Amino acid sequence: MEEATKLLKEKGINPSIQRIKIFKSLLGNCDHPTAKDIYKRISKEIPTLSKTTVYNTVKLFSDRGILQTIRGKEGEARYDTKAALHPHFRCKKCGNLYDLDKKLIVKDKEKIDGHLIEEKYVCYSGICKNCR
Amino acid sequence: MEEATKLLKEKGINPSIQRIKIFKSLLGNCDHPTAKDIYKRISKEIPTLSKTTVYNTVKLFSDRGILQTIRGKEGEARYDTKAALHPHFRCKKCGNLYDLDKKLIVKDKEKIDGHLIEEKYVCYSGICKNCR
DNA sequence: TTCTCTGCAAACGCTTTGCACGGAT
DNA sequence: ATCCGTGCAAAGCGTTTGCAGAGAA
Repeated sequence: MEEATKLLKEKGINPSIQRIKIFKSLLGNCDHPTAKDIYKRISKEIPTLSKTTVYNTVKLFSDRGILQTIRGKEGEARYDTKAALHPHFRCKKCGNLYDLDKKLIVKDKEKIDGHLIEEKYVCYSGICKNCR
Repeated sequence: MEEATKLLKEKGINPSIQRIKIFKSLLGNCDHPTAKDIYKRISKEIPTLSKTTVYNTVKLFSDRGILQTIRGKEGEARYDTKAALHPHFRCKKCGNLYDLDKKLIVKDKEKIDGHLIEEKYVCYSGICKNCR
Protein backbone atom coordinates (compact mmCIF):
# COMPACT_ATOMS: atom_id res chain seq x y z
CA MET A 1 0.00 0.00 0.00
CA GLU A 2 1.18 3.44 -0.73
CA GLU A 3 2.65 5.59 1.99
CA ALA A 4 0.05 8.36 1.76
CA THR A 5 -2.77 5.85 1.80
CA LYS A 6 -1.32 4.15 4.84
CA LEU A 7 -0.97 7.42 6.73
CA LEU A 8 -4.58 8.34 6.06
CA LYS A 9 -5.82 4.96 7.25
CA GLU A 10 -3.75 5.31 10.40
CA LYS A 11 -5.61 8.50 11.12
CA GLY A 12 -8.93 6.76 10.60
CA ILE A 13 -9.58 8.49 7.30
CA ASN A 14 -11.15 6.56 4.46
CA PRO A 15 -8.60 7.01 1.66
CA SER A 16 -10.67 8.17 -1.29
CA ILE A 17 -8.84 9.18 -4.43
CA GLN A 18 -9.58 12.86 -3.75
CA ARG A 19 -8.25 12.66 -0.22
CA ILE A 20 -5.11 10.83 -1.29
CA LYS A 21 -4.36 13.37 -3.98
CA ILE A 22 -5.01 16.33 -1.71
CA PHE A 23 -2.84 14.77 0.99
CA LYS A 24 -0.02 14.10 -1.46
CA SER A 25 -0.33 17.60 -2.82
CA LEU A 26 0.31 18.92 0.67
CA LEU A 27 3.13 16.52 1.41
CA GLY A 28 4.92 16.77 -1.88
CA ASN A 29 5.04 20.52 -2.13
CA CYS A 30 7.09 22.67 0.14
CA ASP A 31 4.88 25.65 -0.52
CA HIS A 32 1.77 26.49 1.43
CA PRO A 33 -1.09 26.22 -0.99
CA THR A 34 -4.45 27.90 -0.73
CA ALA A 35 -7.62 25.92 -1.40
CA LYS A 36 -7.54 27.38 -4.89
CA ASP A 37 -3.97 26.18 -5.45
CA ILE A 38 -4.88 22.66 -4.40
CA TYR A 39 -8.00 22.75 -6.53
CA LYS A 40 -6.09 23.89 -9.59
CA ARG A 41 -3.44 21.22 -9.25
CA ILE A 42 -5.74 18.29 -8.69
CA SER A 43 -8.55 19.20 -11.03
CA LYS A 44 -6.09 18.54 -13.85
CA GLU A 45 -6.16 14.89 -12.82
CA ILE A 46 -9.71 14.78 -11.50
CA PRO A 47 -11.68 17.15 -13.70
CA THR A 48 -14.89 16.65 -11.73
CA LEU A 49 -13.27 17.76 -8.48
CA SER A 50 -15.14 20.50 -6.69
CA LYS A 51 -13.82 23.16 -4.39
CA THR A 52 -16.27 21.95 -1.78
CA THR A 53 -14.38 18.67 -1.65
CA VAL A 54 -11.12 20.52 -1.18
CA TYR A 55 -12.60 22.48 1.71
CA ASN A 56 -14.25 19.37 3.17
CA THR A 57 -10.96 17.54 3.00
CA VAL A 58 -8.70 20.17 4.51
CA LYS A 59 -11.27 20.62 7.26
CA LEU A 60 -11.17 16.87 7.91
CA PHE A 61 -7.37 16.82 7.87
CA SER A 62 -7.30 19.78 10.22
CA ASP A 63 -9.70 18.10 12.65
CA ARG A 64 -7.50 15.00 12.65
CA GLY A 65 -4.39 17.03 13.29
CA ILE A 66 -2.83 16.29 9.91
CA LEU A 67 -2.47 19.88 8.84
CA GLN A 68 -2.40 23.39 10.19
CA THR A 69 -4.07 26.43 8.77
CA ILE A 70 -1.96 29.53 8.47
CA ARG A 71 -3.16 32.86 7.21
CA GLY A 72 -1.68 34.59 4.21
CA LYS A 73 -1.20 38.31 3.83
CA GLU A 74 -4.67 38.81 2.44
CA GLY A 75 -6.24 36.55 5.01
CA GLU A 76 -6.76 33.56 2.76
CA ALA A 77 -6.23 30.19 4.40
CA ARG A 78 -3.01 28.39 3.54
CA TYR A 79 -2.33 24.83 4.50
CA ASP A 80 0.79 23.27 5.87
CA THR A 81 1.40 19.77 7.17
CA LYS A 82 3.81 21.04 9.77
CA ALA A 83 3.17 24.73 10.27
CA ALA A 84 3.49 24.79 14.03
CA LEU A 85 6.99 23.40 13.94
CA HIS A 86 8.86 26.07 12.08
CA PRO A 87 8.87 29.77 11.36
CA HIS A 88 7.98 31.28 8.02
CA PHE A 89 9.25 34.09 5.95
CA ARG A 90 6.84 36.11 3.89
CA CYS A 91 7.99 38.36 1.09
CA LYS A 92 6.32 41.74 1.17
CA LYS A 93 6.73 42.10 -2.55
CA CYS A 94 5.66 38.82 -4.11
CA GLY A 95 3.76 37.43 -1.14
CA ASN A 96 5.53 34.07 -1.25
CA LEU A 97 5.74 32.14 1.98
CA TYR A 98 9.00 30.31 2.66
CA ASP A 99 9.85 27.76 5.31
CA LEU A 100 12.68 28.57 7.67
CA ASP A 101 14.67 26.21 9.79
CA LYS A 102 13.20 25.87 13.25
CA LYS A 103 16.56 26.03 14.97
CA LEU A 104 17.60 29.23 13.30
CA ILE A 105 17.95 32.21 15.57
CA VAL A 106 17.32 35.37 13.65
CA LYS A 107 18.25 38.87 14.61
CA ASP A 108 16.55 41.96 13.26
CA LYS A 109 17.59 43.25 9.86
CA GLU A 110 19.55 40.11 9.22
CA LYS A 111 19.69 38.29 5.94
CA ILE A 112 18.67 34.68 6.01
CA ASP A 113 18.53 32.18 3.18
CA GLY A 114 19.15 35.23 1.03
CA HIS A 115 15.97 36.96 2.19
CA LEU A 116 16.13 40.39 3.74
CA ILE A 117 14.23 40.37 7.00
CA GLU A 118 12.55 43.59 7.97
CA GLU A 119 10.04 42.48 10.54
CA LYS A 120 9.35 39.66 12.90
CA TYR A 121 5.93 38.75 14.11
CA VAL A 122 5.41 36.29 16.91
CA CYS A 123 2.11 34.86 18.01
CA TYR A 124 1.69 32.41 20.82
CA SER A 125 -1.50 30.46 21.28
CA GLY A 126 -3.01 28.35 23.98
CA ILE A 127 -5.62 28.82 26.67
CA CYS A 128 -5.89 32.22 28.29
CA LYS A 129 -6.27 32.82 31.99
CA ASN A 130 -9.96 33.61 31.66
CA CYS A 131 -10.74 30.34 29.93
CA ARG A 132 -9.00 28.08 32.42
CA MET B 1 -5.52 70.93 20.10
CA GLU B 2 -6.19 67.42 21.12
CA GLU B 3 -3.43 64.87 21.13
CA ALA B 4 -5.05 62.54 18.58
CA THR B 5 -5.78 65.44 16.25
CA LYS B 6 -2.22 66.63 16.49
CA LEU B 7 -0.82 63.19 15.70
CA LEU B 8 -3.00 62.88 12.62
CA LYS B 9 -1.92 66.28 11.35
CA GLU B 10 1.71 65.37 11.87
CA LYS B 11 1.19 62.45 9.55
CA GLY B 12 -0.37 64.70 6.95
CA ILE B 13 -3.87 63.40 7.54
CA ASN B 14 -6.81 65.77 7.50
CA PRO B 15 -8.40 65.21 10.90
CA SER B 16 -12.05 64.62 10.10
CA ILE B 17 -14.33 63.63 12.94
CA GLN B 18 -14.52 60.07 11.62
CA ARG B 19 -10.76 59.76 11.39
CA ILE B 20 -10.22 61.17 14.87
CA LYS B 21 -12.73 58.77 16.38
CA ILE B 22 -11.34 55.77 14.57
CA PHE B 23 -7.83 56.75 15.57
CA LYS B 24 -8.84 57.21 19.20
CA SER B 25 -10.67 53.92 19.13
CA LEU B 26 -7.44 52.23 18.12
CA LEU B 27 -5.29 54.11 20.61
CA GLY B 28 -7.61 53.88 23.55
CA ASN B 29 -8.31 50.19 23.40
CA CYS B 30 -5.72 47.59 24.10
CA ASP B 31 -7.61 45.02 22.06
CA HIS B 32 -7.19 44.53 18.35
CA PRO B 33 -10.48 45.42 16.81
CA THR B 34 -11.84 44.24 13.48
CA ALA B 35 -13.45 46.72 11.09
CA LYS B 36 -16.79 45.57 12.46
CA ASP B 37 -15.71 46.26 16.05
CA ILE B 38 -14.62 49.77 15.14
CA TYR B 39 -17.81 50.34 13.20
CA LYS B 40 -19.99 49.18 16.07
CA ARG B 41 -18.24 51.39 18.60
CA ILE B 42 -18.23 54.57 16.59
CA SER B 43 -21.61 54.30 14.92
CA LYS B 44 -23.09 54.83 18.39
CA GLU B 45 -21.65 58.33 18.27
CA ILE B 46 -21.85 58.86 14.52
CA PRO B 47 -24.99 57.03 13.39
CA THR B 48 -24.38 57.82 9.72
CA LEU B 49 -20.94 56.22 9.73
CA SER B 50 -20.46 53.63 7.02
CA LYS B 51 -18.22 50.62 7.01
CA THR B 52 -16.65 51.95 3.85
CA THR B 53 -15.33 54.88 5.83
CA VAL B 54 -13.87 52.52 8.40
CA TYR B 55 -12.12 50.59 5.65
CA ASN B 56 -11.02 53.76 3.89
CA THR B 57 -9.59 55.08 7.11
CA VAL B 58 -7.71 52.01 8.28
CA LYS B 59 -6.30 51.73 4.75
CA LEU B 60 -5.15 55.35 4.97
CA PHE B 61 -3.66 54.82 8.42
CA SER B 62 -1.93 51.70 7.23
CA ASP B 63 -0.44 53.50 4.22
CA ARG B 64 0.86 56.22 6.50
CA GLY B 65 2.40 53.70 8.85
CA ILE B 66 0.08 54.49 11.74
CA LEU B 67 -1.26 51.00 12.12
CA GLN B 68 -0.51 47.43 11.24
CA THR B 69 -2.90 44.82 10.03
CA ILE B 70 -2.74 41.48 11.73
CA ARG B 71 -4.82 38.49 10.80
CA GLY B 72 -7.17 36.81 13.22
CA LYS B 73 -7.78 33.11 13.48
CA GLU B 74 -10.58 33.24 10.92
CA GLY B 75 -8.60 35.48 8.61
CA GLU B 76 -10.40 38.71 9.41
CA ALA B 77 -8.24 41.80 9.51
CA ARG B 78 -7.47 43.16 12.97
CA TYR B 79 -5.83 46.50 13.53
CA ASP B 80 -3.13 47.44 15.94
CA THR B 81 -1.24 50.69 16.30
CA LYS B 82 1.95 48.89 17.18
CA ALA B 83 1.62 45.28 16.05
CA ALA B 84 5.11 44.85 14.71
CA LEU B 85 6.70 45.77 17.99
CA HIS B 86 5.43 43.03 20.24
CA PRO B 87 4.24 39.44 20.22
CA HIS B 88 0.66 38.40 20.73
CA PHE B 89 -1.05 35.64 22.56
CA ARG B 90 -4.22 34.19 21.09
CA CYS B 91 -6.55 32.08 23.15
CA LYS B 92 -7.67 28.97 21.32
CA LYS B 93 -10.89 28.90 23.27
CA CYS B 94 -12.26 32.43 23.28
CA GLY B 95 -10.22 33.79 20.40
CA ASN B 96 -9.05 36.85 22.32
CA LEU B 97 -5.80 38.41 21.28
CA TYR B 98 -3.57 39.70 24.07
CA ASP B 99 -0.48 41.85 23.90
CA LEU B 100 2.70 40.45 25.33
CA ASP B 101 5.78 42.31 26.41
CA LYS B 102 8.32 42.54 23.61
CA LYS B 103 11.25 41.77 25.86
CA LEU B 104 9.76 38.60 27.23
CA ILE B 105 11.50 35.42 26.27
CA VAL B 106 9.06 32.57 26.27
CA LYS B 107 9.82 28.90 26.34
CA ASP B 108 7.44 26.22 25.16
CA LYS B 109 4.65 25.09 27.47
CA GLU B 110 5.35 27.97 29.78
CA LYS B 111 2.74 30.03 31.51
CA ILE B 112 2.89 33.71 30.88
CA ASP B 113 0.66 36.46 32.21
CA GLY B 114 -1.44 33.56 33.45
CA HIS B 115 -2.02 32.21 29.92
CA LEU B 116 -1.06 28.65 29.11
CA ILE B 117 1.06 28.66 25.99
CA GLU B 118 0.74 25.63 23.76
CA GLU B 119 2.17 26.82 20.49
CA LYS B 120 4.42 29.45 19.10
CA TYR B 121 4.20 30.75 15.59
CA VAL B 122 6.83 32.99 14.12
CA CYS B 123 6.64 34.78 10.83
CA TYR B 124 9.33 37.01 9.44
CA SER B 125 8.67 39.35 6.58
CA GLY B 126 10.74 41.43 4.27
CA ILE B 127 11.99 41.11 0.70
CA CYS B 128 12.85 37.66 -0.56
CA LYS B 129 15.92 36.80 -2.59
CA ASN B 130 13.94 36.59 -5.82
CA CYS B 131 12.54 40.06 -5.44
CA ARG B 132 15.79 41.85 -4.77
C1' DT C 1 -14.06 75.97 -9.79
C1' DT C 2 -11.39 71.78 -7.98
C1' DC C 3 -10.21 68.71 -4.48
C1' DT C 4 -11.30 65.88 -0.54
C1' DC C 5 -14.18 63.13 2.30
C1' DT C 6 -18.04 60.41 3.02
C1' DG C 7 -21.17 56.64 2.44
C1' DC C 8 -24.73 53.97 -0.30
C1' DA C 9 -24.99 50.14 -3.31
C1' DA C 10 -23.08 46.74 -5.82
C1' DA C 11 -19.49 43.66 -6.82
C1' DC C 12 -15.97 40.47 -5.49
C1' DG C 13 -13.43 36.52 -3.52
C1' DC C 14 -13.02 33.04 -0.11
C1' DT C 15 -15.50 29.86 2.52
C1' DT C 16 -19.55 27.45 4.31
C1' DT C 17 -24.05 25.35 4.00
C1' DG C 18 -28.00 22.71 2.05
C1' DC C 19 -29.11 19.19 -0.45
C1' DA C 20 -29.23 15.35 -3.53
C1' DC C 21 -27.00 11.76 -6.05
C1' DG C 22 -24.18 7.55 -6.25
C1' DG C 23 -21.49 3.91 -4.26
C1' DA C 24 -20.18 0.88 -0.52
C1' DT C 25 -21.60 -1.99 3.30
C1' DA D 1 -31.90 -0.45 4.01
C1' DT D 2 -28.22 2.98 6.05
C1' DC D 3 -23.96 5.46 5.88
C1' DC D 4 -20.43 7.98 3.63
C1' DG D 5 -18.16 10.79 0.15
C1' DT D 6 -18.79 13.94 -3.48
C1' DG D 7 -20.05 18.11 -5.75
C1' DC D 8 -23.52 21.53 -7.64
C1' DA D 9 -25.77 25.66 -6.33
C1' DA D 10 -26.67 29.09 -3.26
C1' DA D 11 -25.80 31.69 0.68
C1' DG D 12 -22.76 34.11 3.91
C1' DC D 13 -19.31 37.21 5.25
C1' DG D 14 -15.46 40.37 5.08
C1' DT D 15 -13.69 43.55 1.99
C1' DT D 16 -13.22 46.47 -2.16
C1' DT D 17 -14.89 49.31 -5.88
C1' DG D 18 -17.82 52.68 -8.41
C1' DC D 19 -19.93 56.55 -8.03
C1' DA D 20 -22.35 60.55 -6.56
C1' DG D 21 -23.39 64.14 -3.21
C1' DA D 22 -21.68 67.47 0.25
C1' DG D 23 -18.44 70.45 1.92
C1' DA D 24 -13.89 72.84 2.13
C1' DA D 25 -10.31 75.59 -0.18
